[in-house]
Amino acid sequence: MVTIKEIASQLGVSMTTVSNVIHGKTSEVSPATIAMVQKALKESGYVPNMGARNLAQNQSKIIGVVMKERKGRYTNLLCDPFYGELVGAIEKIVRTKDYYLMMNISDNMQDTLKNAATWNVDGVIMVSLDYEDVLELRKSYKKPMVLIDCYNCPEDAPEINITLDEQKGAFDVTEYLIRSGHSRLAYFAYGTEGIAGERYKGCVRALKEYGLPWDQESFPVISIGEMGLEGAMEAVCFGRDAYTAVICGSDYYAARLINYMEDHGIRVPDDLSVTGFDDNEYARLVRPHLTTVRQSVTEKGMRAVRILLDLMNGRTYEEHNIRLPFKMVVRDSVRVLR
Amino acid sequence: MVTIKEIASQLGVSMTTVSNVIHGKTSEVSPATIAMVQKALKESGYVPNMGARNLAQNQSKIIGVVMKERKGRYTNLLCDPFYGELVGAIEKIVRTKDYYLMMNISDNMQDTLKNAATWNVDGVIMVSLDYEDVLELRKSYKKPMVLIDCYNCPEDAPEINITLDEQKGAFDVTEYLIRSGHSRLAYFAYGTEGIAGERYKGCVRALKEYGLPWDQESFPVISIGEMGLEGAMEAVCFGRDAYTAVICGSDYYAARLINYMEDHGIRVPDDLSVTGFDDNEYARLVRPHLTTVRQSVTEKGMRAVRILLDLMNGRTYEEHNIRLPFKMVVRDSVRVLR
DNA sequence: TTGAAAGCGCTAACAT
DNA sequence: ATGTTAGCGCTTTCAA
Repeated sequence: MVTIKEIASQLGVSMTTVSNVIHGKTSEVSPATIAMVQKALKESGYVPNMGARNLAQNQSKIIGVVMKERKGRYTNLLCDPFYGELVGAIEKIVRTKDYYLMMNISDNMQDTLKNAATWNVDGVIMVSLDYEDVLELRKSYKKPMVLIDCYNCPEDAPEINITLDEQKGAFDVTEYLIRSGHSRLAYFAYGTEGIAGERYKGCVRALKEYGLPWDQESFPVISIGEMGLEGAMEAVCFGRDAYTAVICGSDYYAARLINYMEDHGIRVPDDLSVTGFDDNEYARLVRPHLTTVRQSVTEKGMRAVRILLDLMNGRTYEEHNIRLPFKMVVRDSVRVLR
Repeated sequence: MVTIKEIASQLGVSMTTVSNVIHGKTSEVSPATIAMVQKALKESGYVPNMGARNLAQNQSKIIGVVMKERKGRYTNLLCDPFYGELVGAIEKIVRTKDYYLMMNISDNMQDTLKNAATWNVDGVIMVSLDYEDVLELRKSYKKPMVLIDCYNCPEDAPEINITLDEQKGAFDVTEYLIRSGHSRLAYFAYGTEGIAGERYKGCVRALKEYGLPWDQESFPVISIGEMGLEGAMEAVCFGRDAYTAVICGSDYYAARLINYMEDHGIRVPDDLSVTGFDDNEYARLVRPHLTTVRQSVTEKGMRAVRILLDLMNGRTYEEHNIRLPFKMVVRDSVRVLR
């Protein structure tokens, strides 16, 4: 690894000069010197040492992506198509902006904090975290931060939170179901916390608005977190006389459920209607194709990075609640009863 | 951010002492001092500054994962379930070993190299790269390196290459098809380069062994890279009188193909049999469920990290070609003709 | 237009 | 058992 010092002495100039042309601070360097240094830089294959640069400048060029490990849902977080696409999208744009990405998957905010501090991370994107966790990090981490899909996040929080209008999405699905003649519904999701909880609230709102009962009896929650996926799917089938449609918290669960039902002789949508959420690959692959709510995960990631970079450059945003658009996608998994 | 220096002066001891207890080099420190320093460390919330540490020790605690952007297959690389699971698995184990992960997705080896150099990455895992690219990196990158699914990699290469016996897997699938009474087959994949090429060779070997013709006419390759996915799927349907089974290069393509065929009134496996490769989520979700070849992606990732860490600790390996086991999984997408 | 030198936080060789 | 010091590679202030 050739260093600035070496290049400088080899060229008989000072380190300052070399450093200056590297950083394009050429206003005070003679053209001849610039050319000479640039040539040497190129020929020697000079590459800056980030450790040293960070030390001297007290900034790292690293953007952290903080995610929380979800117990026993997938083999690992990135197997979840949402996180896969999101991290991929973030990585891509971070790279084009000449920053570096450091993932942090952990359910311990202290670890996360340590990580951010130890690497002197310049900015952080927090994904699908409870606002409690954000607050905890905030206590010690003072640099820019953008949230994606943060829940329990107060409207007037100082952080920017990029979300979908989850409630509205779920409301629309529910409304669509009701208008299609379904009046007895069930909710199938990991639980009623976080995003899944937001969606649940949206469903309930629609039920209320249409004057339908929405108590746990009339609109049962089948919780994967409590029963396990297999158990929950079994429960759906077992209780299916009580409803004509199942609203799923994600496409993945919807796809799994449809498969399970097909395996057990229950036809979708003839015997039972099913809806999803996300509109990812699963929605299009499962048969019947899923009626679901589309969001652009890539867009979410890109927006987050752009805003974070802006923040890091000192820009401020008026609006802290950024709601990305969604779109109901009607396919074949819902039976129209009227 | 509190520094060692601050703690030292506050406690009235030297920096060395503090550094020593941080690193557990306590053999030459009095118990009282140890306790005192540890207390101060904890109370002040001391966190090491990686930039400084790296600079002083000339090592970064960073492990790089190098992947090559695939043009136009997925929205981004991590959407591919193989990469998602792999990176997730690698991240997980890297973290437990107190290392940090830096992803590098690029199709430019010069960038990759620059990246590794600039961060002084301690070791690198290269995924699904052509051996040409490995060689290029190798010219300048001298630290430990482990390959995953590297193709064109000579048996006696100095690098450790973790693979599946792709050829054997494809051979087994083909053999299974032949034994099930299929004699006219087709190959549906991105192309015949890299992994897909290895698999293709395995198919051909089986064909040969069973005395069946294997020229392009008798065993057509339907190339997604050339025709695009839609076009290729159309081509499969169009030419389907020429074969009774289609071997797909991956579960994803198999799932997409099956869907496409269902949409066009072709039944699987009655009208046409289909096989996949990987046994990921898609294989179990698609209907009919896919007959495919299972590999453990998580195992691949974990092995790579463990070996890399060993290498970094100076251990050497005799065997450079590590073939992970695979397993044919027979489900419902192949019709048994006899 | 160019250069010298201090210092970022940490480690390690070498005193004491 | 503890402390001093040089130096890792780079940036930046200040001087020339």
